[in-house]
Amino acid sequence: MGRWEPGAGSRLREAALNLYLERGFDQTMVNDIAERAGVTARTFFRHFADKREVLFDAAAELEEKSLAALEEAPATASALELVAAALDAVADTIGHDRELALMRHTVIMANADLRERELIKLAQMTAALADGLRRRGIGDAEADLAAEIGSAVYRVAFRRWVDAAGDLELREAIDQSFAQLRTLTAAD
Amino acid sequence: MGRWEPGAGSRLREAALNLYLERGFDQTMVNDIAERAGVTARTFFRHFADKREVLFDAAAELEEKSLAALEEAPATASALELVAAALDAVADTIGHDRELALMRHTVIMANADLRERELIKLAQMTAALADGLRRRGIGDAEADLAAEIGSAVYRVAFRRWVDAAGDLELREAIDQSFAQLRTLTAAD
DNA sequence: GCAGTGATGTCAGTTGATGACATCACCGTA
DNA sequence: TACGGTGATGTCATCAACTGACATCACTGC
Repeated sequence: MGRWEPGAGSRLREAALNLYLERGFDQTMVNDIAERAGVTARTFFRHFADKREVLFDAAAELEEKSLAALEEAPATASALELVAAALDAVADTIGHDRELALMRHTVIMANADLRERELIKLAQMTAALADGLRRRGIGDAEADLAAEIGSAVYRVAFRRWVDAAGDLELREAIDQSFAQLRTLTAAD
Repeated sequence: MGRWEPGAGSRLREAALNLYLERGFDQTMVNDIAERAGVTARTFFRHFADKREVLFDAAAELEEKSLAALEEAPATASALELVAAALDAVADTIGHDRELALMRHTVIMANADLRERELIKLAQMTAALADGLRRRGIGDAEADLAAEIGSAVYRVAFRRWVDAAGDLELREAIDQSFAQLRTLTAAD
């Protein structure tokens, strides 16, 4: 596994995030990112499929962990309890670094192309979650609906978490959103 | 308003859809589309912001009509009734040409970039719907939730409509999805 | 040492997208 | 009729994202 300086992928990720923050996504050339990371543009595209993916390739790990949490949940868990377990796994993975999440979120919200990529990643996560629920024996339609609900809960919770001054944990925000969901559905 | 042959935008739209169907989105060059429409590539980009947008610019009209339906709904309508009215307006606009919808859907599902664009268009519609609900006096949180529910219902209904052999109207599919939603939420 | 392997560099090329400017068809008006 | 204004289009040049082909370098195991 020979190379010049190890960790090119991490350096590219960090350089990209910082440059996107400093001057904006459109104003950042792939050449700039590569230069700051000490590699060439060609190498950037060997690590990331495109200029956007550098912000999103961590999603694979997230999906992996949330699906693992699904498998480990007790056999008696209901569909929504399974979803909650998956979301807790997500919170454990990214919840410890609000600063990073905030930077990433700021960059993504500032650019339409990045928002597109964010949406499709979330949609992929939702589909994977629904599949995981089916593997746990949840019925087809119920799995789809529960996964969509989980996606909505996560969206709301994440937004509250990054908007909060820092006195709210991501996991707490998820719990709160779930509670609000129960209130709303009970009220109708 | 002088020009060579009128309706360049429509010709480009039709040429693009057909070429995307015939040989795929990636294998279709903007030059090919422009040539088939009898214009130059530069003109394509004057009509459409990018190569994907040619399939999505009708969304603006859709949003307009659904918001108009919101305004016209009776003052006594509940949040979900307002959402249903908006979705019915959508069905009235695109529901008459299942063939076109199917072609468009086939092309979009075959390409990741197009799926991304589809998702952000739907997200924009959802946000606009939530805003419309707020203008109708619906509370903030309730408006967001109702709009998201409407979005989910539409997704499911549309898929059923294009999957059906043709013996199901889009409007009927939407009604069915709403009914199922009520069943599910009542069951819990 | 020395061959093998994998990550990187180099280079050329394609395609999407945009700015600047010229040109053409039409429209109203003197 | 002639003429100037307006808007859509063409032409040209250019940038930047991305890709394929091939060379090269550093490390590994023998």
